[in-house]
Amino acid sequence: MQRTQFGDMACSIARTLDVIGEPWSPLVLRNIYVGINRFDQIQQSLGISRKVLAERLKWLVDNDVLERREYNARPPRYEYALTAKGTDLVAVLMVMVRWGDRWTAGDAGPPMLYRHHTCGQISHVELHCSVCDQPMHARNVDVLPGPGAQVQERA
Amino acid sequence: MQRTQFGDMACSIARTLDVIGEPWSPLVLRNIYVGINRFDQIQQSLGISRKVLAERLKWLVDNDVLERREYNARPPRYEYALTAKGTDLVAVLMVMVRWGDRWTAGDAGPPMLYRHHTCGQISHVELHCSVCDQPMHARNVDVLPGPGAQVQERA
DNA sequence: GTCTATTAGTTCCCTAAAGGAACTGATAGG
DNA sequence: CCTATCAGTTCCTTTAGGGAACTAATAGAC
Repeated sequence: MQRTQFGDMACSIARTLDVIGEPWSPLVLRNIYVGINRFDQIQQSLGISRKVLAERLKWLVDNDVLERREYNARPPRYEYALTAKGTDLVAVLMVMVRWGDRWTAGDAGPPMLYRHHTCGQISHVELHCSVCDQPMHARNVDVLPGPGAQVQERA
Repeated sequence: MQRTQFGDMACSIARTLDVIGEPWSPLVLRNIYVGINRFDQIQQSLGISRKVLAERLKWLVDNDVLERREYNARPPRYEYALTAKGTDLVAVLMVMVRWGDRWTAGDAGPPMLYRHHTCGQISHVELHCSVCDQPMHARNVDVLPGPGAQVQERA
């Protein structure tokens, strides 16, 4: 099918989706985050088509989310690692985990747990305001146009 | 194309993607969140195909993320609203906005600004630990298997 | 020195999903 | 009666995902 490109929209959600909105991309990132970072490992872990995996990895590397590096020269072998930009995307994954745990996990409970280094406890993420540190959520904010609100055509 | 269903995986990211991972779904939710909540409004605002929009809305209603309600009986007219489950998804959108603002907005600055009701300031979300309230991020947590870690086949 | 295994992809065909335009149904207003 | 509005549905074309087979580079086994 054809697919509309989101990258040119004046919307940070659309631009983020342009980078990781394709099917499988968030799951690929998750795997690399937890150390499953070689082609065959990722492919087997997810059951993703090799063709699609190759496309996703190339896109994510081209968009500076992943770094491809040689871990063995002869024969040439590569693994993938999160860049700073990619590591910051894990925040999106953590909030998706929180939502999935709350609304889809059912009686079995969450498939994964997260232990916070700072306090050592099993916990989950909450969203707070960067200014006042109080909780921030959908019903707690007003949305206003910002400086980049004009629709810009890409060069 | 065929597409692998993520809903059966023992992974909260996959399950969340099963609900809002299709192309356009997060943007549809965003629009409804900001009050663009009727079929033609959404279609024109996003430039999405009417066919795909109808499919997405039906899916989101069937998955309890949106509620479809009649706002006019004769002729029959409908609008969409976030359920509690859908309102909670806005957290994912807010973190995507934060990432997009930081990594894709460029010199123009963010397209949208968010004012926090509690403090009245323009701000953005940060992720904190639900137990100790300190910042929580990719390099700050350990991932452990949880009670729902077994792969379950759906009934 | 050939045979097999491993890793990281690429190539091919098939099917299903997205785009887009036209069409439908219900009704109000001019 | 004619047109407009809203909320979709239908139909056709294009393209992306699934899956299996294949390639390249090399190490180690026999």
